Amino acid sequence: MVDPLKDLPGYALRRVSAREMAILARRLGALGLRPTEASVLMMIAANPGITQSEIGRHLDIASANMAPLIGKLFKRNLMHRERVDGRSHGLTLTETGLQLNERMSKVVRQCEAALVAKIPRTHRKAFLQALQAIWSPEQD
Amino acid sequence: MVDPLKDLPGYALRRVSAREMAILARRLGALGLRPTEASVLMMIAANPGITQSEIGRHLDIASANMAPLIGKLFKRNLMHRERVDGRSHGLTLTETGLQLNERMSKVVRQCEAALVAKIPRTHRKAFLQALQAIWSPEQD
DNA sequence: TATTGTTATACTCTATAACTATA
DNA sequence: TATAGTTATAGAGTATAACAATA
Repeated sequence: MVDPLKDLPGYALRRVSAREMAILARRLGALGLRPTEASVLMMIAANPGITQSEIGRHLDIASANMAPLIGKLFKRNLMHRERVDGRSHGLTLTETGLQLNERMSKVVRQCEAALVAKIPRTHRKAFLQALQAIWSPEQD
Repeated sequence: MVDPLKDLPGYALRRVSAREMAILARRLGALGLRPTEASVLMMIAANPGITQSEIGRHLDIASANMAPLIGKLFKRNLMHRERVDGRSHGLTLTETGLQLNERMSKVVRQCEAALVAKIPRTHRKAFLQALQAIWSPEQD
């Protein structure tokens, strides 16, 4: 069978990303978290008092999608909100949130390590730099 | 702001893939196609007579999702089906399908070229090889 | 028994529009 | 006017379960 997609880097990028995400999603599922929720928890853990809109801008999540996402984590008592001004609340993880963040971060690190381990040692640095290069320009 | 995700290759992979897919989706939208549909058309164009299940296995699309996908393309008269056995049909592009495939392939090649152009020349080969290395193992 | 194709359904992520309240 | 947050809704991709027809 002829495979016209095999040598398209963009297609390979898509397939590889989808599979790694599926692996991460399954592992995080054991903690009741989805990848997006995990990334939000990590942002709050690293930046106590950060607002919903700041997280959204940084992770490129639309504010309309941040609302239910934060709401769900809030209901699980993973964070508390403190009024910053009339419009926004600063978010900080609760003790429960911090504990979950620890366990979740461990899972994330394991998945990341497994990913890197698949790359031939000599190509790792170039791979990461290439990703950063594609990522950086906020164009298009 | 502290960014705990910046140095995670898996996260970078996800973000980069999402953006490149969004760019491709927008460009293909002008042709009334979505990325998944385009990949299916390319598979049929390169392998006339291929069956739905063969495409699904190759592109990792579940058969339950192939059905409506193929049905939609069929209704647009982009392909015709010829009975292979009682269960499956061989798919071949119509003249309309071939013409659309030509225009679509041009868009895909342009997007792929734009992606590669973002990668520092010295890292391109390693990047592609790394992607193939991550991709190859069908393991978890 | 296994495979092909199908329908129905649900979940995740994303996208847009419209709205309130605040700056 | 612009920003923060919310609600409702829709689309795309993916996933599972169940089924009929065929091998």
